[in-house]
Amino acid sequence: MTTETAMNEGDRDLLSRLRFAILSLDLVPGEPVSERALEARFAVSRTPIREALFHLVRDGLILREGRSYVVAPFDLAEIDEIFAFRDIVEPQGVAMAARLATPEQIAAIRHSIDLSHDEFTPERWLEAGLDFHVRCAALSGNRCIVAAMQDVTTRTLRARWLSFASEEGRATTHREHSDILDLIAAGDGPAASRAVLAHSAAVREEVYEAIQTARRFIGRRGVVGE
Amino acid sequence: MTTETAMNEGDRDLLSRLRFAILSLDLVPGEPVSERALEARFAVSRTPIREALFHLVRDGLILREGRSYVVAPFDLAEIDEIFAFRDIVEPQGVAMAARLATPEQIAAIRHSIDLSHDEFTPERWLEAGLDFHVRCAALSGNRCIVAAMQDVTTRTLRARWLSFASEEGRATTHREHSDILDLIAAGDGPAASRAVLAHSAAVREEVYEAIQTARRFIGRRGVVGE
DNA sequence: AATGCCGTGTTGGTATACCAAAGGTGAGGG
DNA sequence: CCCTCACCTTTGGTATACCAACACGGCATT
Repeated sequence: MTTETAMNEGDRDLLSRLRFAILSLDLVPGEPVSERALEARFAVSRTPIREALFHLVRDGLILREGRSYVVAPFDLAEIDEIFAFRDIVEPQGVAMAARLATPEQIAAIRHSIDLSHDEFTPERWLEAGLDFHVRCAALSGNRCIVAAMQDVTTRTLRARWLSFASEEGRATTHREHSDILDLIAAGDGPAASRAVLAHSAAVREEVYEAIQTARRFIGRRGVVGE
Repeated sequence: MTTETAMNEGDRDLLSRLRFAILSLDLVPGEPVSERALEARFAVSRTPIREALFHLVRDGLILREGRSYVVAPFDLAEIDEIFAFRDIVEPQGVAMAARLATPEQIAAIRHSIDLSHDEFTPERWLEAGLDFHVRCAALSGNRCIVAAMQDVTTRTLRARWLSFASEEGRATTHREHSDILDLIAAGDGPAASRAVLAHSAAVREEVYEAIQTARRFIGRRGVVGE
């Protein structure tokens, strides 16, 4: 018997399945994992397992300790650092975006966030919420900024997953995203930067609360830092 | 017969060997590579080859095109983006470093750059020159900044490798590094930030010249962007 | 009873065999 | 002469077998 969700998991690729198992806390933060256990669990051979693990290590969801693998614990200090870093990069990114973005690009992003807000599913909402920041960063035309934002968003992925907000919270997020988009569209870089900083602070708050709430569900090993 | 350098290359690990083959233009920018060719060339099986390729893709030295691998061409546009990104992150990094660094940490870095300057070998100089920026970033205490600087420096690795400067250029670099360190040690964040920006601009110039010079050695496929 | 040593099992690391798909090449027809 | 189609080679993707190192546990010795 597997502990996966009811949906047919064979449809997605291994990396997504493994990631989902971590995000849903099916693989416990702080616990060791072995290639062979995963091989058995996901019914694929070690080669693709290794590849997926490599990606997950890169994304910070899996840690390497010596030769063995550990599901990354929630690291409060790391989250602070992530948000501090984000607050350096993203304002610059949207400022550049405000100079460069075309109405079509803006419209495409707006359509995407509206869609995910109107037809809500947790997966879709999460994906779109993270995608928003990456796509805004992409408007800067700088691939490094995009990569950095991608990294930042994936590293907060799990915390956001266990947070995902109330109806009210979602509405707030959607409005903040929409406002940022307006300011970019208006070409007002400084205001867009400020809006991004404010939004980031709000999200950080949410993430912190979510982890504090989840603290009792996951063992002592599941949260480190601070 | 291999085309490797005379030194015994079996001593280093595969990733380093492969990276060196790319940096030394032994693997031509823009040319396709295959796992099996590398397997034969380096006398290891495809499994570690795949792993090394994965790292190199991550570092931007190898590109994936469809299912196949290509040695990344020099991308002038990407280099612009890298330096633009660096100019966002590094000044903030050293400003934070100026607030946090201890004299011991400063001394350790100073010792390192002095050493590489006094006992010059190309490899050592290159490694130390890149390491300097990463170690300064580390003084910020923010792992994201460190990771970003690491990424930035590895992505300019090849261009710097084919540049590596005249005796005079090296002296200049060493002095600039030393100055930055002084300013961090003095706790003068704003000045350190300015010094970093100036240094970055100088390095960018060097890198550009190096690529223009190398342009005729590498085929049309070897340089893209702009 | 405590401790040190040896054996066994589990782990990641590597080599290799097999597969399916993509691309190139040559032969045959228009 | 050119275009097309089929076949074959080469490629990355996957499964698996083997190896060496490490860890744990039990047994013997002090």
